Amino acid sequence: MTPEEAVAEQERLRPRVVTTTDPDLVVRHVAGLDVSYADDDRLVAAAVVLDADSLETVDSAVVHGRADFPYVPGLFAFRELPSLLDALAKLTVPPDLLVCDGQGLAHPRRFGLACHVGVLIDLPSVGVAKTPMGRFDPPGEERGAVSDLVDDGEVVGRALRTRAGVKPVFVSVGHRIDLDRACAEVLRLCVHRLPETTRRSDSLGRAHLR
DNA sequence: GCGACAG
DNA sequence: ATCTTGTCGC
Repeated sequence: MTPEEAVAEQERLRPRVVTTTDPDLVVRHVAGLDVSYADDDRLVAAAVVLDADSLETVDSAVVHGRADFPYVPGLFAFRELPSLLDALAKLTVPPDLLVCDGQGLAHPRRFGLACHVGVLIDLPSVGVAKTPMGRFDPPGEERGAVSDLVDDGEVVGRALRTRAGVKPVFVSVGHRIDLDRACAEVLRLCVHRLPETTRRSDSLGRAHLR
């Protein structure tokens, strides 16, 4: 897969993204996805499913893989997607929502990792990134405060203060969810700055690197 | 030409 | 992503 082919693939799949929420969507189980890297090209993809109300871990899976594709901003999904899909396939508890470590629509072609994963497995998904792909005014200092994340004149996501006084996270729609709901779901997963889904999949993957 | 650029 | 100690604050 060349970078040119990867871009073409994004543009082919982009029209499949759905930015509305099914009125009947009930989020009980949320899966967090993350990938950890070794010094060489080895990697570990981890998926952890939490009960959205209690935040207890109810399922998890790890997959050892290799980084085929280089890290290229805008083509991030092509590096992590194959292993993430493998990890998702190993889950026993089917998630109602996916939380990805990266952008959704807040992407140069409006098709970040969260959109890509969501479309491929046809499940609601949101992207939660630690750094923005776009401009934003600082949200209020209180937990839950938000501001628009803007790229190329479009609102592509939101800066969300998940904890008072800490740097916000950047939430964008992945698939089959709207931005308001995406922010609400992310906020309820947050005890610390990052959602528990991200923290647990990150630590699980890291632990399996050895 | 220069800066920006998820993890 | 990863390399990495102490330190400030609740």
